[in-house]
Order: sequence, then C-alpha cells, then structure tokens
Amino acid sequence: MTHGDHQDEDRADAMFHALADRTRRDILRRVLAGEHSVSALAASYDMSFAAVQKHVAVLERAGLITKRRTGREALASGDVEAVRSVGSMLTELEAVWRGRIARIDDLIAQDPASSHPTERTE
Amino acid sequence: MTHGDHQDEDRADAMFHALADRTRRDILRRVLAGEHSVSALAASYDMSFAAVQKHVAVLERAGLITKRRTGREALASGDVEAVRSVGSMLTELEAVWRGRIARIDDLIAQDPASSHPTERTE
DNA sequence: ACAACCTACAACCATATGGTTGTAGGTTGT
DNA sequence: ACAACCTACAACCATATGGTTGTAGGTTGT
Repeated sequence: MTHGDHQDEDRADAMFHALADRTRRDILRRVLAGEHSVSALAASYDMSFAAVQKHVAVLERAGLITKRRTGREALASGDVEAVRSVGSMLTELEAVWRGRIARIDDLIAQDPASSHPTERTE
Repeated sequence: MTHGDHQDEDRADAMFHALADRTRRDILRRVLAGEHSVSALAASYDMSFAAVQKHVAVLERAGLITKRRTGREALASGDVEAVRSVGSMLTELEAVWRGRIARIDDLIAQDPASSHPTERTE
C-alpha cells in the first residue's frame, strides 16, 4: 500500500469485470492451459474475430493474460499469479467474516446469560 | 452437474459482475462483518439511497448477500459460502494452469535433448 | 392519529459494454 | 511478387449499467 489504494480498486474492478463474462472465462481457461494465438481462440467461438480480439484485450488490460508476438501471431498466455491475486481478495473478504464470528464468540463468552445469539452489529 | 451447466455460468456471471464494482465490494465487506440495514449502508456512501439499494439488490441477486426483514428495516448479511464458491472457481482455473505445467514437465522428461523449454501448445 | 422513517420500484438519463463490418498494415510461403 | 493470413482498430449499433428524482406503502414512536 505504497500510496495508490485507489489504483488497487481500479485493478480489482478490471479483474472482476474481465471475469464476469463466460466467453472471457473460457478464453482464460484455454490460455492458462497453454499459449494460443488470437485467431486460434477465435475459431472456437461463434462470434467474429474482432469480438474475440476485444475479449482478449479486456483480459490483457486486466492483467489476467499476457501476449507475446511471434511473427504474425499474437500468442496469449494466462497469468496464474493474477488469478491468485483475485483469489487473495476473496480470502480477505472471508477474513472479514471470520472477524464477525470471533466478535460474536467474544460476546457469548462475556455474557453467558444470552439465550440465543441474535447478532445485531451497528 | 445435475443438468444446468448453463445456469452455473449465469451464476458465475452474476457473481463476478457483482464484485466488479468498488461500492459493492465495500458493501459486501461491511455485511460480512455484520448485519446492516440498507439505510445504514446508504449513509456511508456519497450517492442516493436508491443507488445503494440497487447495489444491494445486485449483490442479493448474485447470492452474495441475504436479506431478512425486521420491522421496517431490511437487514443485509454477507454469505461467506457464496464468497467461497467464487474462490473455488478461481482455484479450478489454477488447477488448469497446473495441468499445463505438468504437461511441460512430461515433455521435458520424455525428450532430454530439449535445450530450452520453449512451450508451444497447439 | 400522525409525523418520521425505511424500503421498493418506476421512469429517466448518460455512458459503458458486447457485438457487428470494414479498413489497413505487417508476416509468411510459394 | 503476391495471395493468404493474422492482428489491430475505427465506426457503428442495441442493450446493459450506474446513477438520478419521484411516488407509494408499510413500520414506529409519541
């Protein structure tokens, strides 16, 4: 958290948005399994080459895939580290939830007279 | 995988889309930490009540939060199981990637003459 | 009874998104 | 040299999205 906390949110927005489309998730799966050229990917879907190229661009801008040029081909490859960083965000959310449970447990421990554990954080 | 594979994709679309907005991620964090009424949430953001109410609805439709009625209030609570299920999807993607690495290792083992491990799956 | 409060939703608006076709330019193989 | 191929991007279009204000109806407390 050097200074750009706002940029982290931009990054998270881009990553989750990139994942919020089944075609893009499918592309990501393929390029995580191995490098594929954009036209090789495009052949797999019932839409124009340009549409697939845009999906690849969205994934690339989100940092979920990288491309390298080889002659006339653009070889796309999935970035597993980026996928893991998305996973970390979810793990942090789970940690927040665990905090809630811990707080409730503390309350119960402090007040053994409580009959039912009705949570009401405010 | 009873029969609705297409519905899983719908669900994934909804979940990732719900997470692809910083306000919604923030709301989710809060309601994972503890129940909050919609108006309590709305007070935290610089936008109209209706806008926040819509964000809550998006999260609810995605299954990431649940709401229960208490008098005139609608209490929202984060569903950690749903968050975990999103995490599982990412873990599956990582597994795909691990498959790629395993395949490359096999190739290297089969052909010890390979000088540099240039991957080129096609 | 009634004012204050909370929620839900309709109607509207500007912009983003996912798709299309068309054009241009670099690469490859014969 | 040149046809075939691959990529990139512009221009366009219909729809989705994130925001707004306004209205209506149930709940609460005095």
